[in-house]
Amino acid sequence: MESSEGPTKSKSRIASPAHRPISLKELAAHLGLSPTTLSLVLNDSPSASSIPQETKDRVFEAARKFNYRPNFIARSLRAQRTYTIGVMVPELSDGYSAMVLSGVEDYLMQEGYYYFVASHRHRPELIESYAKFFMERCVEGLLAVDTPQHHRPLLPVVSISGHDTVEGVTNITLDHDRAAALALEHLVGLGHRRIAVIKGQDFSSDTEVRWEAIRQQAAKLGIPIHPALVEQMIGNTPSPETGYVAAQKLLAAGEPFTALFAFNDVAAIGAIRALRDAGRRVPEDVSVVGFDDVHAAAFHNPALTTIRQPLWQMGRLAVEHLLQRIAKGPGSKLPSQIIVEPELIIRQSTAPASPHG
Amino acid sequence: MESSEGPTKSKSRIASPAHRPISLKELAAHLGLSPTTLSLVLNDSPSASSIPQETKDRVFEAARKFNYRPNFIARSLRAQRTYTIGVMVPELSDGYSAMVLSGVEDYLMQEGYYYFVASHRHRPELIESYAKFFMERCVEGLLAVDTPQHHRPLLPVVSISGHDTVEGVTNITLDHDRAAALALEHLVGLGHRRIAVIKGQDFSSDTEVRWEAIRQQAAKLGIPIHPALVEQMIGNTPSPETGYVAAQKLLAAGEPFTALFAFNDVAAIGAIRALRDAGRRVPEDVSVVGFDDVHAAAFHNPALTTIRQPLWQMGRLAVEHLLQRIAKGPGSKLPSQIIVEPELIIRQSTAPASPHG
DNA sequence: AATGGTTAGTAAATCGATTTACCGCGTGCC
DNA sequence: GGCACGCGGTAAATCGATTTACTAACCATT
Repeated sequence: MESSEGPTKSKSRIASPAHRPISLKELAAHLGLSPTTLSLVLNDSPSASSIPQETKDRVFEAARKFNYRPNFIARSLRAQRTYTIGVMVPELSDGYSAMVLSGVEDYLMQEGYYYFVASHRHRPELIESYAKFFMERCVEGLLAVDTPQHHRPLLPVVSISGHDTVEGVTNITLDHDRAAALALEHLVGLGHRRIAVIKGQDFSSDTEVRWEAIRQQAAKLGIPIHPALVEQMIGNTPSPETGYVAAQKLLAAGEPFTALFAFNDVAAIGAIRALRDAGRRVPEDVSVVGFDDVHAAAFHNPALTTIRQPLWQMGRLAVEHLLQRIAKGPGSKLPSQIIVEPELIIRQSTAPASPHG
Repeated sequence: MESSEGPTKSKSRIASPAHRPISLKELAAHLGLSPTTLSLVLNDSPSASSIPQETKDRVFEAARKFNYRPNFIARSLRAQRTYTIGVMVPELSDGYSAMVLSGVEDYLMQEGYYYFVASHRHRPELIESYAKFFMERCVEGLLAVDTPQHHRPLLPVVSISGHDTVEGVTNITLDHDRAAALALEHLVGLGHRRIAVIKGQDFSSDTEVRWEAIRQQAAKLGIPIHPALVEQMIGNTPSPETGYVAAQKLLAAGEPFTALFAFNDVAAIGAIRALRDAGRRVPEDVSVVGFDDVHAAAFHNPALTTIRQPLWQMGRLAVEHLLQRIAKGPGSKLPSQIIVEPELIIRQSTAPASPHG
């Protein structure tokens, strides 16, 4: 803070040339023109048609020289646009959301938009307060990833894996019937008939639909699932712990099974640990199918057979539709659901059912 | 989509009550007071001392009733503050950044701040353009996670795992000497003497310091590391692929080793796969030590012995210091480095060296 | 000479909140 | 009677850019 000779001398080098970016008014003053003129020229407004090229060039030249950038805040205020959306995810570190976000980021950036992320860990009061927070920050839309929508939204909203059908919300959803069919046909094809299932937590939007799809497909394949072979994940940690505990309960129930279909890859990884701890080999004794195909799935040991969700694409689609909703304003007809297709990725965690299953 | 009478009629239900939030002027008009008065009262400004309590109550009451929220943009413009920082990370989906971010998010929110994230995948042109982008959006500071700093910053900057000592930047760094000591002493204690190392990519800020620390510690322990036992990760995918390839090269080099110290957990996981593919068991034939202790480490098979970085804490510390930098303005004396301590987490991927190693 | 059109711009309002500088009224004091 | 001060506010400027509505000067018609 002190200057010239004092002990903090070197610091003053930083302090002094921290020249704020130049404003339009200053630039105009420098050119002897009015801010209006510069604005018209720089934004290539139709009213600038009467400005001679020579003046325009002077303006462009000066703008470049002084590195003029219109102040985003001032512009936002005037235009009542922030070019910003809010993204709500349950958890950043679980692989799932991160992959969705990478689809979101590129496209938004390219369209001149950007985003805030919030991770609410499925705590309702956090969902609520982040929603308010986003509104206060004047986001133009909301992308809800595996996040329940309560009220009718005051903003354009697109939801990924949200199954509450709320008016004015586009849902990006996986084809769960197909996903269940892919997994179960694979297992049945390998000779499995006693298949256990780990359901998701109640707060996960996919839990119910997915389970329903699995039940129906299992029935269709003639291998209805025994109630004792169904467990639910509990707790909201993003670690494989949840799958570990669920698998332990399945084992404890005593009902034999040769295959396990987990709600997601993270749970599958936890389940595999539990199975091994109990002396069951994967896939020799028990085949395990995961869900999502997060990065970790391919390199787990054994590599996970899983149902891939096109997460990147889902993020991308979601943002495309959200920007459309924003552009068209409320009250325009837009799809309320978009369905994407899963893919079966066969790796090493599934194998033919052992004869003495 | 069509409905009762007119084609767009039903939609108008949505369109109409989308009442914009009320402005200060409107609220003032409603109360028959001036915006000034409301502003003074609502912000509890000292000049409001002469306003009688009764009027204040009327103001508060009305604000609550109409759910008045000051417009963030207008306020930002006036105050020249955005209460927003930018966070640059190499990759969102690698576990590392996500854990840092979770330390960042809570604290920022609590302090009334928020953040933009950008993942640059170590591409210099993206780093550059995101930096500009953040400046344009008027962020008040930058948090650079494993991201090189080129120029002297125009903004307050705090860096995590950044080793370029740039003036005016606080670095949050791990004690790499201690980290190297923990890992190597553990391995040497288990009887390992031929230890291979997988270095990080050149673009990773930790690569050089960490390798230097490992060399020194190894020398100190009397087990200098043979050049053929050092490989470097290449490519910038966030998958274990990089570790897989590096381990394959180590195996191909032919120089025997009984332990492997990987640059991070993700690489360790890839390396384990390569070792298994080559018929080496982990930990029976080769012990593997990872780095970071991401979520996946504990549940990998075998569970990873690793050096834990206190990532959450690092994120938290970084933000605390960044906000201090912002508050104090440029030219104030602030620490240029903060060192945090690693921790050795022993799991199942390390075991005593096999006698025929 | 009046009208109209083009050229080259500018003044002022606006977005919504904050902040500084003030104003009118009543009361108390000298 | 005059003045100072407390009370209860308000007008206007400001942040930086955009946008609408003008104007002043000049040339060309009719």
